[in-house]
Amino acid sequence: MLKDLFLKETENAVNLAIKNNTLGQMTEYTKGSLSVEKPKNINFGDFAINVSSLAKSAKIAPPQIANAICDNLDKDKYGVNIVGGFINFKVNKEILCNIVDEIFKKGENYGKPENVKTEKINLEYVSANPTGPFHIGHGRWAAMGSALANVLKFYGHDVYQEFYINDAGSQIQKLGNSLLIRLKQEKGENIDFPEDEIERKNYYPGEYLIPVAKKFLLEHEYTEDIKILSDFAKKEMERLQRELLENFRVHFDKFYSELDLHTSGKVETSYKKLQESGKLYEKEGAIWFKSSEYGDDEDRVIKKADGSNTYLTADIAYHKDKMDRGFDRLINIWGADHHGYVARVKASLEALGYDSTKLEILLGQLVNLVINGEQTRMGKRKNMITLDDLIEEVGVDATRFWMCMRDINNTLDFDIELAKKSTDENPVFYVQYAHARACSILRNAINDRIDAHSGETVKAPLSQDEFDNLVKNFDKSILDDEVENAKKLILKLEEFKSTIINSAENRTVYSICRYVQELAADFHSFYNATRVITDNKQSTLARLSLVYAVKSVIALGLNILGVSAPEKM
RNA sequence: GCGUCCGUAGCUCAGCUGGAUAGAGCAUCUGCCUUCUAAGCAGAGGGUCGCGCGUUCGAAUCGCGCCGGGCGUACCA
Repeated sequence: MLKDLFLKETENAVNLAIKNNTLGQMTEYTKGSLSVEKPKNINFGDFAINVSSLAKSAKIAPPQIANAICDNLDKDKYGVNIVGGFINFKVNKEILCNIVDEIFKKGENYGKPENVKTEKINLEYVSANPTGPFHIGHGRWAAMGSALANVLKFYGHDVYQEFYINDAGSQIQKLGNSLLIRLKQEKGENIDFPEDEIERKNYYPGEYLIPVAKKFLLEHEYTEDIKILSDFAKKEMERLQRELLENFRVHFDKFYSELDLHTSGKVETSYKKLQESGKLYEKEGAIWFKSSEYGDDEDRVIKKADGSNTYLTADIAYHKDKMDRGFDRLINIWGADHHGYVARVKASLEALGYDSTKLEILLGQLVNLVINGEQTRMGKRKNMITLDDLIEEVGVDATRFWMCMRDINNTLDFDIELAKKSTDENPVFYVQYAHARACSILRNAINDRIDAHSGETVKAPLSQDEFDNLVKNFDKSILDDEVENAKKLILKLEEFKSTIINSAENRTVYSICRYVQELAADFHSFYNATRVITDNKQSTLARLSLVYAVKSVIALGLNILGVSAPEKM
């Protein structure tokens, strides 16, 4: 990366200065005390390093430090100038040409970091109950999770995506009970869900089970056997969920069934292991886990007084199983409403002898739907908007982009009206438009076209062969006279590399959304200032190569986000 | 009460491990289509970085305490 280049050069210069005794009382440079940033004022340079942080150990004023360091730098090569405690660098033509060259040479691998430590990662997200349709919040985890998986893979990690199905426990019973009511209604019986709020909690009164009831009656004899009914409803819900996920471009390597965890005996095994660890005890008829010994606020029940397991019991077995499968790291995306579970799951892993720091839990804040400028709470109301509804309304691209756009720590306002708009108010379209615009220019380069205003046929400046040759045998020397004019744009293309690294290392998908918006902005700006296809063939070729590079990098970014990069709009 | 996330321009948000006059998009105002997509561009105005104290040469950024909001606080999942 460009930043690293300047950092390394400066660090070498610092070490030399120390050796020459020109850095005051400084006797040793500790790596990491200098960092590269962007100058506030573009006239200073393209990159800057602030040396004020060395003032403490050197015991001399920052400008003096900067001067001493600069004595050991190739000032001409790097366009070095000093302002106060800042050493500013200017990139030269050669560097700029190399950036574009790298994009051509590496193609789809441009931006893939080298020499980074990669891990075998299990990424678990969505993990909804198979008891109903996804809500908007699931959409956020689905979009962010799959985009995170993409960026982690691009970084070089080995990522295994997993969806934990909560298909055991009392909610499945509830599902069966609810289907029975719908069945009876289908048969004309005058029956409904209880009005009483507490009793109503034993049912899923949403209308989504009506079509399930119809389907059941088409395929099966009427029955009141709750086991059969809940099984049927569960399978149907799972089928619909998976269909939606595929449609939403979310692909899991495994759907892990909680039920399997029970039938395979894994829940029992992990329970016994916990017991052996001596961290279980009985109180008031229930079995408790001493999670408070590992930083949890209080101990947790693991087996209820009636002998049944709690949700946690299976979850412990699940996480133990993930550990046993040999992953270097487990990443979970959970809704913020589950944050209370973090401490207890980590506690259980510690008690079972695992390193709980391998488990990273990303807590996502919830989504507010904004309709006509008004926030609506997502609740289990009758007229609740499901993820299906949302995607149908605004489309997969816009939904995915909006869901990824904000830091996971922030609540997300999803403005339906805005996301639907095909105008500059909508960042998704802004970025896609930049891509389409670039594609359009590339098309015009090799196709004769009819001028919209004069109506005359304009001959294509390049043949297909010439264009193919430009891409396949890219020669960076054609850029020599063009790169200064496109400096901002080219430096932005270079930033893709650090964006990927930051995004993957900090698990921040939104930084890719931001990057792609910034790149689009710089491209639109370039487009307006610089005519690409002109009578000058040399400059046309050079500028086309820039357009091609931009198109490629926007596509790379959008691809990671799971958003399409249209060639025409 | 306790835990946790958040509080930066009218609105939605960036601001990386503290550093040069606090940034972007939308909205508002002013310009730009005889030329490759104006779904675009150029420019302008707009901020006590919730409040206070502390650490520091230096704080939107770190610590503590308030204030305001979201979420959680089950032998539910």
